[in-house]
Parts: sequence; C-alpha cells; structure tokens
Amino acid sequence: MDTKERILATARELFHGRSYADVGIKEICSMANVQKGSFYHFFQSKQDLAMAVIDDMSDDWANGFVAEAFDDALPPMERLDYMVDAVYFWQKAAKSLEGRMPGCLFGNLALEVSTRDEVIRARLNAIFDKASGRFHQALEQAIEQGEIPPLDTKATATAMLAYLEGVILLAKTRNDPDVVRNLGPAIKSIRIERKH
Amino acid sequence: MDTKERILATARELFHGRSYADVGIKEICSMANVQKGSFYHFFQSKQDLAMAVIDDMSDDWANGFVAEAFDDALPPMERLDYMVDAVYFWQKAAKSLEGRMPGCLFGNLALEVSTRDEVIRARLNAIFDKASGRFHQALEQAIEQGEIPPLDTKATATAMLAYLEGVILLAKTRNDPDVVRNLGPAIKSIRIERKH
DNA sequence: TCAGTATATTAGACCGGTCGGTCAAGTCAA
DNA sequence: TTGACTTGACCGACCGGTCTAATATACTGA
Repeated sequence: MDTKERILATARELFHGRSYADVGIKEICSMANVQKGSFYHFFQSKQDLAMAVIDDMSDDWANGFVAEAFDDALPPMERLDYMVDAVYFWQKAAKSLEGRMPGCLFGNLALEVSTRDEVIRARLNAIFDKASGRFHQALEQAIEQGEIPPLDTKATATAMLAYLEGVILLAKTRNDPDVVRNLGPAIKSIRIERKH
Repeated sequence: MDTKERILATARELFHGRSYADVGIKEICSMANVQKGSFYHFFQSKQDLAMAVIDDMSDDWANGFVAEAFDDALPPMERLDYMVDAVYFWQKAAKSLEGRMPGCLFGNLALEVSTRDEVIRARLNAIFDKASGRFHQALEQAIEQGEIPPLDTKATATAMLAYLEGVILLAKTRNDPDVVRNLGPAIKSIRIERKH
C-alpha cells in the first residue's frame, strides 16, 4: 500500500469517525506513518484531501454494496430494503469497533462544511444526485413492473434519500444503529404523487 | 440587552450559520462587543456556551412556531404541513439574508459534535425526543379523530422527524429552500404499521 | 445620607498548544 | 543526472482558556 493510499485511507477513517475540522493533518500523517512534506507532495491542501476522500468513498460505495443493493435482478422495492439493511449492518459494525456510530460521511460533511466550502458542497451535492438517481431508477422499474402505483418518481426518489439520511442522523444522535433497522423499512411508504 | 444575552444571541447566529468548530470565542466576543474576561465570567467553557445556545434555541422553538404548528385547534395532519411551511419560510428568509441555507442547528450540531462530545450529544438527543413527542401527539389525535388509519404512532412520529431532518439536510446541501417545500409535504405519507 | 465594603462585571495582556502550510536538504530509483 | 519522493524543522496565525487589575453596582450599618 503506497503512501498516497495510506493517507487517503487514514483520512477517510478519521473524517468519518470524528469530523473534518476536528482531524488535523498532523494526526493523519502520524497515523499513516507519513511525514508532512510527503503529505503536501500528494495533496495541495486539506480541502484537496477532503475531495479525494469523498471521491474515494463514493467509488467504494458505487462498486460495493450500493451496486449489490440496486442490482437489476432484485425486485425494485426489495432493493430499498437491501440498502437499509446494508446501512444498518455497516453502522452496527462500526459502532462495535469504535463505540460510536459514525453515520454517513457525506451527510456529516454536508452539514459541517457546506456553509463554508462551496467546492466541497457542490461535490457532495453531486453525490446525492447520483444516489437519488439509483432510487429513481428503482422506482421507475417498480412502476413499470406494476409493483407500485405510478407516482412522481424523481421527487419520491429524492425524498427517499432524504429519509435515509435523516434516519442515519437520528440514529447517530441516539448512537443506536437499531434506529436504522426500525425506521428504515418505512422508506417504502414515502410517496409523492404526480402533478397533473 | 445585557452582556450574557448578547453573547448567547451572537453565538447562536454564528454556530447556526457556520459550525461549532469554525466559530471561535474570540470572534463571538468581538461581534458581541464583549471582552474575553466577561465571556468566561458567564460561561465556563465553549461547551458550556454550546449547551446554553442549544437550550436557548430550543426554548424559542417550543414557544414560537412549533407551539403554533402543533396547536390542538388545528386538524392533526395539518399541523405537519404547518411545520413544514414554517421550516421553509424560515430557511428561505435566512438564505436571502446570508446567502446560504443554515439548515437545522440541532441537526448540524448532532452530526458535527456527537461523535466527540457526549454531553452535547445527549442534550441534542433529548431535544429530538421532545420534538418527536409533538409528532406523536398529533398522530394519536389524528387516529382518534379518524383522520388516518391506525399505525405505530411512536415509530411513525420518529420517522417523520427523521424525514424532516433529512429534507433539511438535502436542502442545505443543495442550498435551496425549495427542496423543503417540494419534499416536505410527503411527510404525511410516512407510515409504520403496528406490530401484532 | 453617606462612608465603607463586598460582590458582580469588565478589561485585555498573556499562556501553551495546535492549526494548515512551507521549505531546503536529502534519498533513491530510472 | 534527473525527477519523484521523503524528511523534519520551521512559520505566522489562531485556538480555548487563565489571570490580575480596574471598575461598576449593591448592600451594609450609623
């Protein structure tokens, strides 16, 4: 594992487990066994690192269980349950490892830095758009296959993403992953009707 | 307006508009025209200030439009729309004043500091519990009055609060209060059935 | 009413520590 | 010999918090 990857992985872990402002470059470096000069050889700034961390996590998600959850082979509405389950097990594992529920890195960063850093905010926004696109596709297929009655798929998809983020927020505040398991499945009840 | 109130009001504005870590005591003092010595006469620490700000905002909410929204005179399910509207107009006003959507102070703080500060986390958790209690009461009455079919009122109430927080999170990330207006009303579609 | 005193509040210099970031000198493989 | 990478000392700015001295304000007994 080369230096840059080590920095990235460490930063991701620390940012996720605590917060952006709370984690210093010095701490990242010492935990990754890297000197400061090396750090600034690979990253221009802390902001640059944050962007790289966001992209890194986003890629992992897209190729990881998000890809599994939104597999076309699964019945569309079951994909939502799969997604909720994945979040639950992930948060539960993280809590049992570190004692605290880290929540969603994207949601955490969004609320922490989006009033201060326009570049990061825009990137996070794009990631949410992409995520809501997955929900959108699932909803389109669910309607197509007669699994649910027609509705405003775009709006409902975004609402579902919002709900998932909200559930994670509340679960993190309670420090209890079970909140995700208890409230998560209700994501399927959210409906925004078509305008006519 | 005495010194302590000035500190409190300024801190609240800054914490809400930016973040906890990003706002220093020095900045709060200079904006409130207070010296550091005075600050530490009234507050033991920055954490102490945060707690006071949280309580202050919580009281304002409880006696402000939350009290209006959850007025017993309103039909229960209409209270939810009232609440969503209030959030929308508030965020819109804040954005037109400062250019940025601040989101929900409690949600912001929850994601920023709850992994780091157990005391603040617990307080925020209590506030969320109280808020979900309002939803709960509205749902109980809605069922009682035949406005909606029976459901798990406790779980649904919490789910609705989660949804509201999630919508605000997404709106803040988009920096667009209209997200609240567009997605907010779907809060009424959320249902968690009774266990039997 | 007043002197005297205790207490609440203000003032701002000061503290050690940490922050993000820079830099010149070095190592090492191609 | 070149260019990628590493080392770690160093920078000014800022952080939360402390401290002592000055100044209002409130309360006291005569």
